[in-house]
Amino acid sequence: MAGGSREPGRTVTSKVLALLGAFDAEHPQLTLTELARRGGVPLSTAHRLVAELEEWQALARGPDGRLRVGLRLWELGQLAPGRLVGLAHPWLQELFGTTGENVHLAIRDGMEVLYVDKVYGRRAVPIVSRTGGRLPMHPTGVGRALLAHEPDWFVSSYLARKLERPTPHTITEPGRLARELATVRAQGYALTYEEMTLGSCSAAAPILVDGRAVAALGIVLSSRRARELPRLVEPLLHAAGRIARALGQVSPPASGSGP
Amino acid sequence: MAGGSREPGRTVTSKVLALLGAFDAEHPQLTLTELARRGGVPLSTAHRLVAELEEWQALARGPDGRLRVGLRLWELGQLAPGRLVGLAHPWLQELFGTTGENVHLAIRDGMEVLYVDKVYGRRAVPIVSRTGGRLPMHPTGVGRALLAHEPDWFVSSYLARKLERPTPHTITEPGRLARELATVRAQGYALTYEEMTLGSCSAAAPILVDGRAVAALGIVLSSRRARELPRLVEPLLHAAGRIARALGQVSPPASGSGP
DNA sequence: GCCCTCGCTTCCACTCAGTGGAATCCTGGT
DNA sequence: ACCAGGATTCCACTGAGTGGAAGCGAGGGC
Repeated sequence: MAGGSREPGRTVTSKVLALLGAFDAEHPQLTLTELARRGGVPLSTAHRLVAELEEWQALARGPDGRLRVGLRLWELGQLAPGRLVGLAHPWLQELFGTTGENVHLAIRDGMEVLYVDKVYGRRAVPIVSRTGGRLPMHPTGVGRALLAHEPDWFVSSYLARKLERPTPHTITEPGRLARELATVRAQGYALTYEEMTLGSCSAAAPILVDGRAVAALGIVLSSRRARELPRLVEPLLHAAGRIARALGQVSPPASGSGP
Repeated sequence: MAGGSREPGRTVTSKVLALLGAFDAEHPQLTLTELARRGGVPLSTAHRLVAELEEWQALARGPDGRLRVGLRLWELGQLAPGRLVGLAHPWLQELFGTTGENVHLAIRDGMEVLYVDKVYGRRAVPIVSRTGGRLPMHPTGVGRALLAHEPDWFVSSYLARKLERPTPHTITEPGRLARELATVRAQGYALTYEEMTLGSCSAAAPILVDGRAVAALGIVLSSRRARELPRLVEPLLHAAGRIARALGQVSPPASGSGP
């Protein structure tokens, strides 16, 4: 920008965004120096920009003086959700009520699943998912359910990449995975056993609107209780169906625009 | 800034933030022109900045081409919550489970309450609160509970202003309100009847950590069923107490840093 | 006590990124 | 065909933004 910029062509906005982007699940709070380094912004520049962001409450300082995402940004984020979460939540709630298990809702974003809502009680098992968190598609129930309903070209390009293998039980062989997806498509739901996290298994169903999987509803429980999974499939499918129906009503179909 | 800026002293960052700030609950989606106008930014400048924000997914376009808050910003916002929501949620869930009523959690921000979490089922009554929404303190249960535990100087300056009056039942006379707050402090919870919305009433309890009300837990129901309110106070207080205890454990006290 | 490290804050002369009014291009309504 | 409203594109001017360097301050080792 103006001034003796060493890296011409870099816009102010890009720096602001780089600073914001420096925060993630593993780094929810940072010192100014860390923030500047992670954002690739010179310290003095970061200092100036951060001051402005802080004033607006886009960023805030924790009790220890470290920087974290501010309230105002959280508030702003709450405006993003489209109809999906609002319509689906009561059904997640109901499913939680009848099963007592961790229930969550996810959408696809790029080649990952993004968890957009979650209902959990006190006996919450290991944190497998987090609202706002991302996980790969193939080892998760919801991811599998979504992937099964993507067009062929998408699935092929998904399988063509090197697939992560978070546990020894994760299926990564393209052939086997493809067969698995066919099963999911045929039976209407996906089951996974310790493919993402040792100690937990899941069932998930796609939410189909006009044949497109706009989201997936999933239920997770401790793998010690894996035998109970099949019992949960019926209520799961029921809830997924009701959400799909609710989304199908009124106005332009769901649209991937927001959670 | 650089160039023929008509309004010297305005930073790029301030413009970016003004654009983001143009979105609110009443205006969750805007055309570029509206956005520019609301943000007080010249159209051509807004056009350029928005393009960059859109690329980063800070903003996104709905199916109709209008702009809305983007996924990335929502995701970022999810990093803001401190320990409060995570620790409290299971208890909201439990309270919802035992009562079946709308339950929500709010903190104070400035002179308003900010709703940071909410659990509701299918028979959700009129939308009194919204996660990420703000309401005045005096006519809401949670607001009343929080206000009652603020220091005197804060309460005085709160009462000194002209108080909104969303319904005919809203108490706005400073004297009466002050007495009401004393009662709340004495009995440990607040009750309101149709003070914020006609047709609904609420009970709320502060979450006290080291004598400071860091948040408030509230329950809302249709005023037709107002007689059931007293029955709900005990479980409400129980849940609030458990949340307070959970927050009291470990490390620096709650801190107002985030929801 | 002294020195060193590491992070934060302030300073300032240079300059190109950012500016915004105006012209142009769409799009949809009549 | 014409018009209105919004979205794009253009471009010459210039002060906002830049970032290296120096100063400050808290903690920790010796």
